[in-house]
Amino acid sequence: MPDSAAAPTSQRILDLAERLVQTRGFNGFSYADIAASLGVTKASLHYHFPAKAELGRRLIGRYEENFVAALAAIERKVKRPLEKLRRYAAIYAGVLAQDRMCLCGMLAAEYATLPKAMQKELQHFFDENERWLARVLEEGRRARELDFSGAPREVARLLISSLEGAMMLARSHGDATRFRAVAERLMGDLAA
Amino acid sequence: MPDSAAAPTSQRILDLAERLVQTRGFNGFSYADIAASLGVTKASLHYHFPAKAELGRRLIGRYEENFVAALAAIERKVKRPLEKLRRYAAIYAGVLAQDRMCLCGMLAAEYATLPKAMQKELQHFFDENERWLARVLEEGRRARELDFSGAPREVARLLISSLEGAMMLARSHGDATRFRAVAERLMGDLAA
DNA sequence: GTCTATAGGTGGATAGAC
DNA sequence: GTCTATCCACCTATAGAC
Repeated sequence: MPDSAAAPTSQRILDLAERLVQTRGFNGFSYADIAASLGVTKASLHYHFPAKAELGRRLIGRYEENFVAALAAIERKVKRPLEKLRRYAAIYAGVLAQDRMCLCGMLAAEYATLPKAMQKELQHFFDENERWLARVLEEGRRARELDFSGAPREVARLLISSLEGAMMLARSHGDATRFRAVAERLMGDLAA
Repeated sequence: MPDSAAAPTSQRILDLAERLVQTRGFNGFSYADIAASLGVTKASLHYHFPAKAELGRRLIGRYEENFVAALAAIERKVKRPLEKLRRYAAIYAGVLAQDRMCLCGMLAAEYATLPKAMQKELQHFFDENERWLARVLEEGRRARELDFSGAPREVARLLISSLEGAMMLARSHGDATRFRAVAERLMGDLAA
């Protein structure tokens, strides 16, 4: 999903806003920033997204759609549970490689300041991630390819927490290798 | 360190600003917020902290001092490495119990928007944490009380990432038990 | 769909009286 | 050390012409 210059304005707005949230946070950019970058006026942005809260809500929705599609692609291409987990971590690594934080991880930090509608969408994103991971974990344990104690849902939460946290710290240290090291250690700990 | 109403103004400012950063982020509060809560004017705040960047720098410095003191207290009270790690995680749990995020974890998310001076102080905080954890891990492995592969410094980074991430997600789900579950799992994975 | 113009508010910050 | 008063830049958002 590159920000093609020929794309409809509403999509160019979303693409740019997405990057801004991922790098600076929802409270770290303004309509003026987007307008200047796209060469349009603020008023024009308000035509497409009347309120910033609405823009934020749509950003989460689109991000989640793309994420779900990526998870489905993993399911199609890969059979082994451990490899599915590696690909899951690779999604995060790909985002970090663009010097971005996970959109929803960033928003989780700003949670208390977000409009209610955005808070709700955020929860949904993480729930979806948890459910997918828990299913893969369960499947892997059954197949004796993965080994862990306790509920799959709890391991799923550990994975999400650790990957999001590692992404955040790798970004602030300007050192993506930190993320990879954490991700590989997590996967290694799960291999049977 | 409760925000005693009788404390000097500069300390009351720091106490309140700290809580605001931990709950709303550095870009999520203003001098006006503090002024209103303390019953003073914005001009008075600027007397104590001429610029917000300076206030932010001092916040990190004080937070780090307190953190270092807490780590020293652990060393005094506890001998077993695994128990030291548990107490380390308990510091995080204590912060979360006040419905706050780790000050520096919050700032790490906002990293790209922070003044350079704050960015530097932030790195120092995490480096200090890493060094302390790495030493405890090394000590524990030598004593055969802890078991892990690879460099202690890398495990230290995993612990910090995971605890910060778990804190962030627990807060946005309004569910502190999520944090405890992650913390206990991390400790369990390290026990020999 | 995009523009000009502007409203109404808040941001951080300063001057100068007390 | 705290106040009043004020500056100016920026914020989100709207009205109305093209």
